[in-house]
Amino acid sequence: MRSRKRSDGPSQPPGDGETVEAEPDGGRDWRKRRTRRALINAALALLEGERSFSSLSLREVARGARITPAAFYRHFSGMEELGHALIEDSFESLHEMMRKARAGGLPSTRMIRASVKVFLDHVGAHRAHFSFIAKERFSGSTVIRVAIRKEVRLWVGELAVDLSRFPALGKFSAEDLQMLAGLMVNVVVAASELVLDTPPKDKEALTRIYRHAEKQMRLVMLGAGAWDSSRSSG
Amino acid sequence: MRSRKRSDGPSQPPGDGETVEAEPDGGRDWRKRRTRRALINAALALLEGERSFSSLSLREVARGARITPAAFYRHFSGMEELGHALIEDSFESLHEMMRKARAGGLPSTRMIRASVKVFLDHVGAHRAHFSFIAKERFSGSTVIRVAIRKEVRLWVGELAVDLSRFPALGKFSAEDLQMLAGLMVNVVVAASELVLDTPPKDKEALTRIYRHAEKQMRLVMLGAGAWDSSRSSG
DNA sequence: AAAAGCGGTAAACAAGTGTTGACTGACATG
DNA sequence: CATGTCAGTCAACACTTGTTTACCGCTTTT
Repeated sequence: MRSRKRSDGPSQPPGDGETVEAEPDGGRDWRKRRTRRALINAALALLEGERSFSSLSLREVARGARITPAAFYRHFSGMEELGHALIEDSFESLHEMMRKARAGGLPSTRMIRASVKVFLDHVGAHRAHFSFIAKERFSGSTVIRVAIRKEVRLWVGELAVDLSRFPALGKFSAEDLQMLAGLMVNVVVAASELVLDTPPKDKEALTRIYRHAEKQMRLVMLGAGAWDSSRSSG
Repeated sequence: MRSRKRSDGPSQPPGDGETVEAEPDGGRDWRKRRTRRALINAALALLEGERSFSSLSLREVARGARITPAAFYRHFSGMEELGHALIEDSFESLHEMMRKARAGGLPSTRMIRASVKVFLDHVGAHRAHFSFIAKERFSGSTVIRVAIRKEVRLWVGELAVDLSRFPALGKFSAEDLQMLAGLMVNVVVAASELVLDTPPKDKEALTRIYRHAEKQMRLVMLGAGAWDSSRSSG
């Protein structure tokens, strides 16, 4: 049915539904991908405010992309399919973030704490995508929720692998490594959600959130240093 | 038609058979409170599934309460006011639980960990309420989000006060106590959200979540034991 | 017993919704 | 050049939505 297109990278500023950057060859399929992206951006723009995806109407999104509602169906069978495209688009941003965080080399106390800043900066720079994820994490349809959950679990798993190469964590069992990674991800996710609920220009509140999260991360690592998996009998 | 308990009351105080207020006298204001509650319950029932509050329609809720849409306005000025009533109702059960958790006496390592179970049990027993809170925490309108945030912050503050009476935490500054309390609340909130996304009969998955959260809480307390606020330059 | 208060119904309103069908015109292919 | 493909418009369909108006009947009060 729908062959995978060229990986249309997520655009950054979905301010208006029709700004798209790609190599313009003016062709027909190029034009189609162009308005497809306009639809995604229009949805993200609407979602950046208070609206939730389930409250978005098909006509509204089409309007934001300067398209008639009937033309919407040339790209998606309905809103649900648009939702999937939004997930794909947003997770591309999430994966980029994960790649960025792991690029620092072997894990170390300093690097882990630095990652907090990298994550939160990335979230702040891609508000629309992460705002969508944060909202739909618990509020969306089941398929969307499980997709998001899968990605978070994957993220935790990768972090656990990274942590296993951290010599100071020798006393951790495999399960406890997952537990630790989950705790760390929790800290970052919670801080991300605070960042999303803070106006970007309120630098003071943002640095307060950053410092808060970094402290929490440090405390968690302190606890990890004192942990002994052999004592973890339920 | 999903009826909650036999009693329409949101939460009956642990008092014994002594009924002090709201005895069914069939009077007019009693009848009014009765349908008001029917509206709240109808909304909660709709919210218990995949729906989000913002996607709920006034007529839909009225229909669920077997009421004409016009009669809805006899109780609430609109959906937003219903939202506030839902928050009030939901946090009433939360406060009830917090009272229960603090009644155990002075905080101790054992009690803190036991509180995890108490809390998660409570969440599981009041799915509709906490499902609403979890969904609207990031997805709702600003006023609702702010209201929820205020309650959570209040909760963190109370926990920080309790922790300050914990002799082992002498090295914590006031700010760091908030940080620690925030971290602990994060652990419980994250676990709660997992509980809400798990079918109640899947006991195995639930106990896994419980154990996970308890471990995380223990690790946090381990970290707190090694914390030194004087080192928190930042 | 009469009057007032008030929770409820029924009907109507404009406005917005998802979806369909017929049509159009620029592009791609023969 | 001719032709078919197809992203797009336009109009109409049968809804559902929030809100207002008038009215009814039971409680409460006078």
